[in-house]
Amino acid sequence: MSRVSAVSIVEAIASDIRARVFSGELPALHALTETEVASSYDVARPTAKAAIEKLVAEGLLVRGVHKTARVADLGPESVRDIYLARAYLESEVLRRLASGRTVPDEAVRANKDIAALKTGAPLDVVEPDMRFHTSLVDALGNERISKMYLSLVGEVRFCMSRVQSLHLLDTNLIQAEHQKLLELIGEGKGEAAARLLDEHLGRARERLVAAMGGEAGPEADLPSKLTG
Amino acid sequence: MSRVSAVSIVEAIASDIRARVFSGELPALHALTETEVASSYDVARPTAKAAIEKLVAEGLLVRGVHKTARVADLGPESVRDIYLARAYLESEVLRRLASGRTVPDEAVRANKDIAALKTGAPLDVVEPDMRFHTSLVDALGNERISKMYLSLVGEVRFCMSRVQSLHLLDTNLIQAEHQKLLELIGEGKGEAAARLLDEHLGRARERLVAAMGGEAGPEADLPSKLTG
DNA sequence: CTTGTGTACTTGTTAGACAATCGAAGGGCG
DNA sequence: CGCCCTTCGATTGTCTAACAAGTACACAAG
Repeated sequence: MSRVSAVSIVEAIASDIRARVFSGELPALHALTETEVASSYDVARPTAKAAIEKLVAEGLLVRGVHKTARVADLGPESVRDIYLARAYLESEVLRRLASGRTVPDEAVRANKDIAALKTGAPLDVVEPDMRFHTSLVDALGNERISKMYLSLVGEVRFCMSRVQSLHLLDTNLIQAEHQKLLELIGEGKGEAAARLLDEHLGRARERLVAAMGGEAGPEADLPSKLTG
Repeated sequence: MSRVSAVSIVEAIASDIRARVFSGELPALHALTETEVASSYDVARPTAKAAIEKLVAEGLLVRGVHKTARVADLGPESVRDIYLARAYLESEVLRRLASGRTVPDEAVRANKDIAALKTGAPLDVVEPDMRFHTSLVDALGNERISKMYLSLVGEVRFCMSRVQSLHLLDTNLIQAEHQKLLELIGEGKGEAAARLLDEHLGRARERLVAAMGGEAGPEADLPSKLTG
């Protein structure tokens, strides 16, 4: 019985389940009954229910009326939806940042961190990569946009955890493209930045889709002018 | 005691409270205790609690730990945040639609509805206006973007209900600008459409801000080239 | 093989209760 | 007289126990 009620028992339980889903301990479609959760955390059923409902609202779990909650199964089409949504949001963010020539310090730092780690573990890229993109969005200073992006990031992490060790992208390329994005923003070239981002995300997207058994689009390939 | 439990009692109660907030029956900062809600709808307290938590998650109500929930007070800065978020989302949507020259039928229909009503009631514009913008976003076909926009629309309706009868915008101008937006999309001129939308939303935004006691930006005025 | 039924499991909702915490009112002290 | 501290009421967080309602699966009958 580990009492971790830092802020709220419900929040603590939801957090733990979230972590277990991300880590892969709870596979897709795994069933989570209220009673089961309640007894495993040694809380009452309504408490477990609240935690489950919180996660359902987040989209991490799915459930119909009177049916037991299951870990969401993000298929290839969901991955594409998520990444396209990212692209829509972020490309507009880049345009707005470029029009003010705002290059966020945090983004520069995050990309330096990516350059620093030349270790072979591809999973280490995820954290600074996310930080890079998140800091760009946050630099807009719009509360609601940041919140929207946060929910997307959660889902991105989620499906990334499913293709952890696949090594779909080259770290050097990621870092180089990020660098180029920052330069374009500084030069006020919003349109070019938006286009580069589309390629950047499109490539990750279609490779991820392919890795999950979907049919990859043409964006999976490297554009010739960037190969050098 | 009208049993309207179409899908769920919790959902029905949340719906009703939502409507009452929108209608202005529940003013900003109005307190909603769990017991009060429970007894007024003749349900148990946990049920009322669930409904309140749902609305808190939506952002319609706010509450801290161990404090009673209150109707959210969307001040001028929130209104600006909401409208800017709309502009960010929608301008990107217009670009993408224009690149495929996709003019959604539903948007055309909604704008015809605006043209049809020449009645003096300015509140009648709200519904088709919302439908116009929503149908554009939905035409993208991205589930998550549509969901994000939906939450914004909810908040927009909310703050519009606070300035109901102010008659901030001319119906003819709204209709004309919508028409122009559709034309630009059909011609593939995404950049121009995005710019016009910025003006369109920026004007509504700053006038709404001013009406709520904030300091209006320069976007509140009509650009000269559109006055004719 | 399909259909119908029944039982077990799970969720939706309720009731009542207790502890923890917040806000405000009231008393003591400078 | 004003300010700080204590106390108390109100409200929320959580629990236990229970019943109703719906789903899913197995099993039997046609």
